[in-house]
Amino acid sequence: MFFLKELPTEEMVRNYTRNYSSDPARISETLHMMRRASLLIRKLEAYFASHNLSQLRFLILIVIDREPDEHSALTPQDILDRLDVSKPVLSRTLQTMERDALIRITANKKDGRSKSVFLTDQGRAKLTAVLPDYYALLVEEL
Amino acid sequence: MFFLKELPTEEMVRNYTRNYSSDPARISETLHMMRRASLLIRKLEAYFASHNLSQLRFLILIVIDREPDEHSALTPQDILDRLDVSKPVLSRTLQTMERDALIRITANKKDGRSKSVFLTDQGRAKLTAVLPDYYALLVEEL
DNA sequence: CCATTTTAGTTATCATGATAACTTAATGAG
DNA sequence: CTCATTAAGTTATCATGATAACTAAAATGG
Repeated sequence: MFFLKELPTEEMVRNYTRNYSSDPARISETLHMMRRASLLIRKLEAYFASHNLSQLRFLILIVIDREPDEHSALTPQDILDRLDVSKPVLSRTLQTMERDALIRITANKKDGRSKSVFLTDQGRAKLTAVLPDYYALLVEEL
Repeated sequence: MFFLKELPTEEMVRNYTRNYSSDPARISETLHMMRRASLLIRKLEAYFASHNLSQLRFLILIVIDREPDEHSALTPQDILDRLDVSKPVLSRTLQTMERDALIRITANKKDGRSKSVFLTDQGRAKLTAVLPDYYALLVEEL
């Protein structure tokens, strides 16, 4: 995360970078973007935590729910293809989400190495419950 | 972190939010910003890790170095005032940074509860070594 | 001035990210 | 076919974020 409260002024960036011929205005803009994003991500994480979710849990619910067929499943590998997260993190997160009854995991008929991940009714309900305020937080910010 | 690879289209956001009368364009823009920031933060973390640093370690070096007086010190509380990070995380990070000889920590003469945190020459050198490519990463991105 | 409250920092514990090394199943080259 | 390689998940371990509960010193106020 990026949690510097007082970002350097463009002047300071110019000083720091004098010898490297870069673009202070662009650097400043990027620093502001990162600070804004970090604070928002923290707000969202707090919001998700209050619903026994996390960013990642939420995104997993989203990508499964997004599938065209009703009650369709994704494999963990499918989920990895859609989310930029490491395999072990996904593995662990799926285990705790199953424990919390947000998803159901079954063996995959076609491939003995793989699994199928389904949303439970609770998982779907959680997503519905959480979305309005999620979008509200995204808008309220700026 | 926010690591959804395919962000929802504005159309999809509109669908999700139909009943909550929010602003799909704004939501889309914020989602893109968050994804961009997350990827950049991850890149920066990898870069810092390759120098035995982290975002937080780097920012601690920065805020001490930024002080007007040469070789001046900040208290941990001063650092907390400048960074949005929790006290225990700072405490632990300062301990490992001292172990790695990036900073020196002494008792505070004026206040028995407090400490003084100084950059070591190594700490200052590390900062100098790391800054050019740090700014390069900020610019290269977009 | 002494007792209470506030402030500074630490410790313990947990969540969530990563990489490395592992198991097991599928694939594919000979 | 069979052996080597590739692919899918898991386990172990570590880093970095958080909160709660703690110790000790300073400030306050009666």
